[in-house]
Amino acid sequence: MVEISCVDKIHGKMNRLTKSERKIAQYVLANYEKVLNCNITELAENAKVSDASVVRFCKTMGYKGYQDFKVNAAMDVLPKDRHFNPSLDKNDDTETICKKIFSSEISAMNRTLSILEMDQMEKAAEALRNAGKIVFFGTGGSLLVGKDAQHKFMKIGFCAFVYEDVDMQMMAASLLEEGDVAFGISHSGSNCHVLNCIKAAAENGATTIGLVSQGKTPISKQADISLYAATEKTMFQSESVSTRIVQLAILDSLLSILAFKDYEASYEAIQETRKATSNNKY
Amino acid sequence: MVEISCVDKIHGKMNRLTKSERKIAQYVLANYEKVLNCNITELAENAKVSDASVVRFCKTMGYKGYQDFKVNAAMDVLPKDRHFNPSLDKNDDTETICKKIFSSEISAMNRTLSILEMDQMEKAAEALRNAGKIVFFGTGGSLLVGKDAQHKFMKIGFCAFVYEDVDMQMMAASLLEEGDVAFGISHSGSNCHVLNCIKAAAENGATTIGLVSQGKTPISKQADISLYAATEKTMFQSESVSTRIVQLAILDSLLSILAFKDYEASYEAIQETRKATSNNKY
DNA sequence: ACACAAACTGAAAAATATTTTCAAAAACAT
DNA sequence: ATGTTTTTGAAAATATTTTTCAGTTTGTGT
Repeated sequence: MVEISCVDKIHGKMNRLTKSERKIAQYVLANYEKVLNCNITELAENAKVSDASVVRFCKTMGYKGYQDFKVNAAMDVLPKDRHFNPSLDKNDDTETICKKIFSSEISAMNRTLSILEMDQMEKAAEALRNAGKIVFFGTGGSLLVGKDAQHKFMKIGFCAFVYEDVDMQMMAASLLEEGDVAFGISHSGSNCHVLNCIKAAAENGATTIGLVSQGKTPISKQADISLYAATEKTMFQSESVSTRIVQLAILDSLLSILAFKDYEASYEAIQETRKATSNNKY
Repeated sequence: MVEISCVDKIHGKMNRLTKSERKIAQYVLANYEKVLNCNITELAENAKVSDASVVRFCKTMGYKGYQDFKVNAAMDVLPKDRHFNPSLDKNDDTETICKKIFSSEISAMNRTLSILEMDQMEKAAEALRNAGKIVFFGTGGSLLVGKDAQHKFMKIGFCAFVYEDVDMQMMAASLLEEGDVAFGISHSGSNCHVLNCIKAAAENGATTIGLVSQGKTPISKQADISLYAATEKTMFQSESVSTRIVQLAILDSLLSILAFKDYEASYEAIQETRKATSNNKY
């Protein structure tokens, strides 16, 4: 079911409208949110037409009547607010910058969820759950995602590994065996260190999982299981600031799936690991 | 302007509602989209109360009347699936778990944005911009946030430092001077290592910034500038999985503010640092 | 347990809002 | 210019929402 937004409907029919219907259309587009607080008479007055014309307008637009129109118009409001151009502008003030950054990241999260392939998530969870060893591979920002994953996996009792040094990563990959999992993370999907590690792991019979942000990439082609993160271009039209966050969200989800497959054990592990760091508290 | 979503309002007031108001609340939450196509009488019938009670319910929720309620309710609709209870349940399937995790994190992002104090952000940005040295402090998960921040700050040409070892962190803190910035990160706001570092830095005249997730905490009390992240409880009602993501979003925003204060320089720095890692590509 | 007060609720009345009807006005074709 | 079609707004008809008010329930103090 493809829902056409109210604004799009109005624009689409604009040139087939009668004179007074067009007055209404223009007023509505120009005062979108204000209209939501108007009753039919107020809207008619503001648009300088009669109540009857407003009703006709609503029906022309395909709604049952004025109320139906208003409810449907309201449903477009938030996305509209969110659809503002998220690219930063030199003149943006602090608040605007923050809103844009948060919006972009939220948008990236939503789009990631919509493209997330559940069968791949399930396969990944199953592989991780039964894994002998789990090793994360990545460099730069993706290394940090790997470290975060390791941290969280440990919290629920999984022994995961991650190495900073690319040589160490390669060595670790070469020591993996059947039943182990190599988890490669790369925004571009074409980081050669990660790719080599994944390849080495695969040669040794380990299951490989790739987490990338772009479509078909060397890493996603090579990996047994592929997960994709959606991104938003913002800063300088450059590599997204949102990548990290979306990748973390995917790993959080994976983690939760795992935790809930072995609820009791995970619960205990969380309690244990929390106790272990609790004397850090002031 | 803090916009509270209609669903949140209902949840928030749920236990202060009268019996028939609660009936309505429950019906509305359970049949959210359906309600938008109901007039007041239909809703009253479905919820098994009188029309009058529905009006009272709308007013209790802070709306002018039924129409106002419906329009505002409609405004929440498109971010679909945001309305279900985000706590995970043993019987949730993979897709549901993913949706819940993403929703919780998005919700945490939204709430963080709404509580973010812009004057603190500006002060933080100004301090960082003029800083001689910038050092991030944190342990466990927060250390990773610090590392991520360091990584991103370097990308736009800022020299930031972060140390894994708590002794090193303490040493670094003791070497800070006036004009430097100590940036402490701690979910609980009471990590003693971070607190000690912040204190030491302050004693030496450095500006201190605290990024925490809970209200007034030892760290936020000590720090010159405090930033707060909202969180969502999900997994095992335990420490939130969303913390990391929200903290990153705050740092992304801070980074963007900085980048846009010195647009040209940042742009160049990004190009330079990107070139530096580009031969990693396959 | 009982009496009283306060709060809550629904039926019906009152107030509003929406939709339809219909005749006049405008636009259009011939 | 004239007749036809379409569009329009005023007013009537209908539907919806809100308020009022009296009966009922709930809670409190004795």
